[in-house]
Amino acid sequence: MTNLKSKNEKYKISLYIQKIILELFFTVNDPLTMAKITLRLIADTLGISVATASKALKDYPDISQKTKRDVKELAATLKYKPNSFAQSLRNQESKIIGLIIPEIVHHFFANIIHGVIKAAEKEGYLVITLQSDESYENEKKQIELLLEKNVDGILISLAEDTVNFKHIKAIIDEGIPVVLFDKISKLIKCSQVVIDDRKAAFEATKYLIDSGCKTIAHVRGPLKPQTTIHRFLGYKDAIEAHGMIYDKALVFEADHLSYEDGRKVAKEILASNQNIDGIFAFTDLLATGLLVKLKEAGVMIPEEVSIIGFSNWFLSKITSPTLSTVNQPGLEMGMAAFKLLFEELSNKKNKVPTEFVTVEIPTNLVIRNSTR
Amino acid sequence: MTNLKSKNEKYKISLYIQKIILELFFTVNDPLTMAKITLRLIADTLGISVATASKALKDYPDISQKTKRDVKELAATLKYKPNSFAQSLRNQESKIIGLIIPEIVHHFFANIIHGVIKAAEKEGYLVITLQSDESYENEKKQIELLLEKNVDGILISLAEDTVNFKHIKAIIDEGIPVVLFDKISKLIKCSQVVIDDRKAAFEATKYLIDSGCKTIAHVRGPLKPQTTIHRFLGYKDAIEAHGMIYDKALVFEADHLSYEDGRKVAKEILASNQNIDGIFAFTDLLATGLLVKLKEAGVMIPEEVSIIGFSNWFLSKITSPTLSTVNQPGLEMGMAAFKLLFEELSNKKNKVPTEFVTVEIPTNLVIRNSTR
DNA sequence: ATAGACACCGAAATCGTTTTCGAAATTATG
DNA sequence: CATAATTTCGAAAACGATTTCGGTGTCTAT
Repeated sequence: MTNLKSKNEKYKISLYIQKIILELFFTVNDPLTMAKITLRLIADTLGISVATASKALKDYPDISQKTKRDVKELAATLKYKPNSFAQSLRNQESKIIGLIIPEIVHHFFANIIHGVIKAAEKEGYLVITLQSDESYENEKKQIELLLEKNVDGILISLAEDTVNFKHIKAIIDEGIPVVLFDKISKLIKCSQVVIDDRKAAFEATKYLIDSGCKTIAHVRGPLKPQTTIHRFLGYKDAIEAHGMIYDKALVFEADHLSYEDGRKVAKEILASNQNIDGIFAFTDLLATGLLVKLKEAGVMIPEEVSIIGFSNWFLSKITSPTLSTVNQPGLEMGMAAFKLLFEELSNKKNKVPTEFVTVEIPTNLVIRNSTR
Repeated sequence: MTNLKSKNEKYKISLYIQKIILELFFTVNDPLTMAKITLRLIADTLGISVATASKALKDYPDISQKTKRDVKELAATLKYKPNSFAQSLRNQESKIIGLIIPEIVHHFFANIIHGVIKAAEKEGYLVITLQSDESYENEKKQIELLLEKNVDGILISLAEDTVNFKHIKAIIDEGIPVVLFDKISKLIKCSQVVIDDRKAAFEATKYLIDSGCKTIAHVRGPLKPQTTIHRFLGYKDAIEAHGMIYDKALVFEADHLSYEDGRKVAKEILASNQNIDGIFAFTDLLATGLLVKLKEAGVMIPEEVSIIGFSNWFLSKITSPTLSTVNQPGLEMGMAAFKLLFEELSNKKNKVPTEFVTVEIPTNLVIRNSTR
C-alpha cells in the first residue's frame, strides 16, 4: 500500500481513488478477491489515520467538521460496515443473547421466541435460539455453546429433567446474566418471569363453580413439574373456598399431556359414574381430547359438562365448541424476560449491582363455548 | 507481570501458580474483578509463549507431548475458553448463520426453525432467528442486522410483499451464501429448497377422484404467491387428467387463509347448490373452517363431502373428523436448507465454486377421516 | 569434530476497531 | 510578537488467538 503521507497529497489521493475505483470495478463480481472495506482503507484513501477515521464516524468532538463529512461520505459510498468481531473484541460485548427452550414446535414457546426476538431487536440485540428437548444434558451442552460464542446473557426455560442447577449457577457466578422464565426454579438466584399458576387455576375453577357446576373434576399432568402442583392447588383452593368438599376421586392424572391422553381420561371419567359436570384440565391439548371424546360419547358440551383448559393455544379457537381457557401470554413473557436481561446487562456495563426480581405476568380467563 | 524466562523457572512458576490460585480464590465470587482466562495467562503460568500454548491446544506436531499435556491440563482446570471474537477476527468466520422467516408462531415455520437449528448444531453452527412479519422493509433491515453481526450465511423464506430482489442479490454478490426455502424466487441465483406444490395438489385431488368424488371444489388462497397458482394448477391438472371437466365455478377464493375465511367459503359453497362432494383446500386452517361450518350446517363429513387440506399442521390431528391433508415436512426442509448452506460455506472455505441446486422435498398424503 | 537431521519453541505479524495521550497546527490573548 | 489556549490529528497500545518463519538445542552419522 502506497504511503500517502507525502507533501503532494492531493495528487496521490486522486491516484489512489482511481486505483480503488478500478479495483472495485474489476472485482465487484468476484467476492473472493473483492477488497474489504475497512477503516484502514478509508483512512488511506483520505490520507488520514485510522484513529481519525474511527473518531470521525463516531462524532468525536476533536475531529473537524470537514473531516467528519469526508469520512462519512466515503464510508457511505463504499458501504463500510464495521467488523463486528473487532468491535466485540475491543468492547467485550457481542450484542447477542442466547435463548434455550425445551421445545420449539409448541404454540406457547413459539410465542416466547417471538417475544424475546422482538424485544431484543428493539434494543439492538440478536437472539440465538436453542432447543433442549427437555433434556438436562442438552441444556448443559447448549449453555456451553452459547458461552463459547460469548453471548452477553442467556434466557432459559428449564428442561423437564433438570433437577440439578449447578450448570446454571456456574454461569451466573462467571458473571453472565441469566433470566429464567416459565419453567423456573426458586433455588436459582436470578431474575425470573412467571405466571401465577395457582391463582389462574383458582380463577378457572371458580368460573366453573360460579356458572353452576356442582361436581368439578381436575385433570392434572405428571407429578414432577411445579406447574402441575400449583394448578392442582389452585383447583383445590377454589373448591374449598366455595363450600364444596375436595374429593380425591375427582382428580385424574394424565401422564403425557397429549390429545390421546385427554381421550383416555375422558373414558375414565365416563366410567367413573360420578356425575361430573365440570372439568378443569391442565392444558388445552388435554382439554381438547376430553372434549372430543366426551362429545363422541354423546355428552353435550357445555350443557352437560363444562370444560376449561389452560394456555390458550391456537387450537382452542377451532374446537367445536370452542374451548374456554386460561390465557398464558407467551409473547409478553418473552418480552418481559428480555427486558429483565437487558436491564441487568446495562447495570453490568455501568458497574451497578442488579437486584433480582421475579416478574409475574398476569393471566386471564378466555371464555368461549365449552363452558356455560 | 513477572518475566518468567529466567533460568530458575521451577521456582518462579510455582510462585506464579500460587499467585493465580490466590487470585482465583479471592475473586471467584466477584465477576467484575475475576481474572480472564486467556492463552496469555496459561502461557505465562507455564513459562511458555502464547504461540506454543495455542499450538499445544490444537495439537500441532511441533509441540512436545509433555508441553501439550501441561497446557491442556491447565486449560482444563482453569476452564479456559477461547475468545470467539479473537478467533473470528483471525479466521474471518463466525460459525453463526442467520434465519429469516415471515412468522415464528406458525406450525410450519416453527418446524423449519427446529430443522435448521438441529442441522446447524450438528455442524457446530448456531442460528440467529429473525421474523420479517411478511414485510419487505423488515426483511431488508434484518439482512443488514445479520450482516453487521458477520453471519457466515443466511437462510430466508421471502416475505409476502417482497417483489424486488435487489437486497438479496446484493448480499449474494458480496459473497455471503444465501439459501432460499419455501417462499422462494426463481429470479434469484442461489440454492433453494421447495416442495412441488403442483404435484402435491395433483395427488390430493386425484385421491378425491379415486375415492369417488364427482364434483370437486378447490378453495384457493390469495392470487399473488406462487404457491397459490401451483396448487390450483395441480388441482386443474388432476381434474382434466381424469376425464372430468374443469369448472371455474368450483374454484373459490379465500383471501386470508384463516379459519374464519374457511367458514365464510363454506357458506358460499352451501349457497352455490352445486352438489359438491369433495373439496381440496389450500391449507389446513381453511379446511378446518370449511369442515366445522359444513358440519354445523348438517353436512356429513366425509359421507357427503370429502375434505382434504394442505400442510399437515398440528390441528389436522384434532379436528373431528380428523383432517386428511398433504404433509409439508418443515423439519426436513429446514435441515435441507441448512445442509445446502453448509456445503456452500465449505466450498467457499476451500475456494471451490458452488453450483446452485434446487432441492425438492417430497410431500406425502396423510389420509385421515375427512375423506372417504 | 562437523554437518545434517530433527524436535521443539517463540518473536512477530495479523485480523480491524477503539481510545488514550501527547504533539502539532492554528487561533486568540496580553 | 510572544505566549497561551484551542483545535485537530495520529502513534500506539490494547482486545486474544493464530500462524509463519526462523532459531535454538540435541542427536546421529561421517
